[in-house]
Amino acid sequence: MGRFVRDGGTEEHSPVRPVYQRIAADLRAQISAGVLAPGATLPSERDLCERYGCVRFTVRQALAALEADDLVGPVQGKGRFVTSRRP
Amino acid sequence: MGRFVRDGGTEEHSPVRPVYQRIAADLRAQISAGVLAPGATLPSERDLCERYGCVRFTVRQALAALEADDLVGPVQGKGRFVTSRRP
Amino acid sequence: MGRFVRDGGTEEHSPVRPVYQRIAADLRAQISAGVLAPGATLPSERDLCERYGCVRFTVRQALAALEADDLVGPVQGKGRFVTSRRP
Amino acid sequence: MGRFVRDGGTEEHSPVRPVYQRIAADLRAQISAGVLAPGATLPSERDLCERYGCVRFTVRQALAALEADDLVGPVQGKGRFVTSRRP
DNA sequence: GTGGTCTAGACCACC
DNA sequence: GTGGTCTAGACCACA
Repeated sequence: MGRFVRDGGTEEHSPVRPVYQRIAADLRAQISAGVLAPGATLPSERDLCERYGCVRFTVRQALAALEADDLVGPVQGKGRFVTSRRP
Repeated sequence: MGRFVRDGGTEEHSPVRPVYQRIAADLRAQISAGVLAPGATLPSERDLCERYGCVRFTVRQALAALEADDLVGPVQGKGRFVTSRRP
Repeated sequence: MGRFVRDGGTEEHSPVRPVYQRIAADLRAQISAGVLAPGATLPSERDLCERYGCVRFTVRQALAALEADDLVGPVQGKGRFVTSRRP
Repeated sequence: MGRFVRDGGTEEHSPVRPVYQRIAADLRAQISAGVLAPGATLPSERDLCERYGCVRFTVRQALAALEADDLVGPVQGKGRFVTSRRP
């Protein structure tokens, strides 16, 4: 048991894209696909932590990337929302 | 001092055997002896640098040797651990 | 001794601007003033930690703000540099 | 104890005395008794939530009371500590 | 409950 | 040495 792999895959030596980029890409895809429609609330940071099996810091790195692209926006005390207008 | 062999009593590091091998051997011994038991956390790279009076690159050479033998394994953000299973 | 203030000032209840914003403003000022000229190397993240008495994460938040404004840029394994061209 | 008051044997929380006061009194007692010695770390807000079966807001009300009396003090990112000096 | 700030470390990739 | 990624928490402001 208990080896020291990170993502438990079967591949030998992947390029190891950072976890936060993988999360960002995943969310980006959901937004593109309309699973997360404009105006929709994203799962909370803590939910995303559980879903992706990482800590809040890593999730926030992913969300920061989406915010930089203006795909989502935060609202203090309420959550994050998919941006309505598309540039 | 120094006759033919130079494993020297008190000098800090022999000029022949690479420092990283000496560090690796030292850690290997501690694992064999159970000082570092399976599952135990190794000292951090920086701790080992201080302890052995060398730079990180050298320490990492030593650790790479132990990893190649699957004696220890790294976990991102947490540290290095003595491998549980024995091959 | 040892009370629980954060910035050791004498004020009663300041608005408490986040530490990273204070650091960012400080560096921004040095760049504007030419103390840090275009092409210059910034102090390392770890140096800035000591200088401002905080951890790396906080320093990186400040640096991220400057990078967002394209005032500085990172180079893997070398350091951060003040951007040459001014927009 | 309990003469006029009804601190009730087994029920979870009295309907009269606010929960936050009960928590504050409990922590105050632990500090007086030295269970929580000067300089000691208090349990985290979330731990106290679990321990007392209430939400964070309530725990924070209790902690605010202790802070007002300068019995404990918060340190960003580290926790709350029992104040060293006694007024 | 939410997101925002912060501590105190770790290992990783690269020079 | 540098910056890059990550862990595992904490308290803070706001609703």
